[in-house]
Amino acid sequence: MRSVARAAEVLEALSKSDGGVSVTDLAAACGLSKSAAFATLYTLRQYGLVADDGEGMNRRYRLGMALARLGSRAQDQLSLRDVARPALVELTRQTGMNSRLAVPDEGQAVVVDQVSNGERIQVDLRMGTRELPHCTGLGKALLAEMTDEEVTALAGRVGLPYRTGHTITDLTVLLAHLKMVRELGYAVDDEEDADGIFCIGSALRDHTGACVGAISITSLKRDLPAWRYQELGRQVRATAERISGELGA
Amino acid sequence: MRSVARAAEVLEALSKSDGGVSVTDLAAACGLSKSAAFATLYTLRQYGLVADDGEGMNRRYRLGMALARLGSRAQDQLSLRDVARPALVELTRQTGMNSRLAVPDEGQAVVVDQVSNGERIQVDLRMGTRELPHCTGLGKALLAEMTDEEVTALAGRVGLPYRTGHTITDLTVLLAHLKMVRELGYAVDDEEDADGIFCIGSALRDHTGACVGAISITSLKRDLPAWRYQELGRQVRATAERISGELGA
DNA sequence: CAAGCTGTTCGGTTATGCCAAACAGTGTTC
DNA sequence: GAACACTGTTTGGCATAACCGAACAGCTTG
Repeated sequence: MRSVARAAEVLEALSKSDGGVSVTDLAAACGLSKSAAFATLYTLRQYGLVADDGEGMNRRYRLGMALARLGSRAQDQLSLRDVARPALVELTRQTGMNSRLAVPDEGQAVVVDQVSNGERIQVDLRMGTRELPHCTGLGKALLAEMTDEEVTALAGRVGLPYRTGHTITDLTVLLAHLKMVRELGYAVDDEEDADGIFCIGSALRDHTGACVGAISITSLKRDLPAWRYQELGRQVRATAERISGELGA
Repeated sequence: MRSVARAAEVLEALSKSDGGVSVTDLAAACGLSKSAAFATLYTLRQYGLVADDGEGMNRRYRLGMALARLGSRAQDQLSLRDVARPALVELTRQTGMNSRLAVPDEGQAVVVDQVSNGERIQVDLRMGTRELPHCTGLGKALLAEMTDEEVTALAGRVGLPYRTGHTITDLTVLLAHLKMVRELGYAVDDEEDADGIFCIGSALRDHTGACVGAISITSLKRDLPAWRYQELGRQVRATAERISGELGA
């Protein structure tokens, strides 16, 4: 469905630019002819998906009111929690560990959902908890989605506070660690935030690749063989990828 | 651009339904074949504009994450205030009166922008002011966009408080008055809210016809011939229609 | 005043999106 | 348990509709 695809690209292009785009620029940005770009904009305008400033000449196009409306409906329909929950339940069933869902907020990870494994002894699982970026599975999964510059800036603002003997408190070490997280697709927190607790997190992305959250499994530390850790990591990553897929990839 | 138009209709249809729609239902709702509906959904899904629950059978489609993102960008780009402001400035220039912009909030009109005419003696123009629905130009313009049932329900909740000798305090009279407002396309408040002040308001609509706000001109009451009032009303209505057009019609 | 921009319109050709019907699964029913 | 009814998905062929290039109309620039 070529023209629909191009229309979607037009919307993407419009969203990237501030304060409107001309037909000519848009055609260039999307790699299609002026007339095609014009026709696409014309149709989208009829449905309120794009708007223009009405100027006769040098008319500039923006995203339309209908998108704001559809967007708010989309958020209602597709709250991250609803999408992720079945996958979290499944992940807890597979691993026997507590699963959690978090969204990024100013560098920290805010826990917005959790599925308990039902064990008597529990780690703190209260909703709304804010996890530190540099020493938790969720936090590191989110950090790994940022560039080194962004991580450095964030560390400059909030520091890398000491939590346990395993906490990474050196920026250079952290950056190297995040590089590995990116390669593996999951982040391991081995008693870095609290003694006796370990955790594996992986990031959630929407179809553009932008990070929208992270999931993790958490449990009291047990002595497991190395290959078992890797298997758990792969499971978390696979679940994260599945959720990401359902977010529209 | 037929397929783009249909894609827009698909999105509209998806937004209307809660909790997802099947391909078959969607095809019926939009009046196109199953295969066309499927192809459209498939393309939109690639761009994250729609999402599905991943079930093999009885798969249900919803609005996607990308729409939420685009929608928030749209709100940034197209805040009502920015669109309306130039028109308000022009309206004040044309009429010599104070222009105001309001959005509906629980039946009341909340003033979100104003352009003063620079006169020494001024009516209250503070931003964020809440105007009563039944006795102000802004309020009545918004009321006229509601059905009689909705107006009746609202009046039942908040009543029709007395303000001046001209205030409409009877529901039947108000409904008849609103009928006239709908025909004219603008609402006149002739000293109904405060003695010595009159006001003309008109509603703003987006491309679907849904009411998103209202504009008005306000001034100290002067003795003007009847035809002059009508001319002012037409000017306000025309300005409102122009703004509505720029909102994506 | 013409040259260089805009946004918009117009034909002609091609490919693309449409429909209808067939296919492949799942749940239901007798 | 097998035929059925119902999903979502795939395919083929035809006609339309969407692309491009070029020409047009306004406006600012040199």
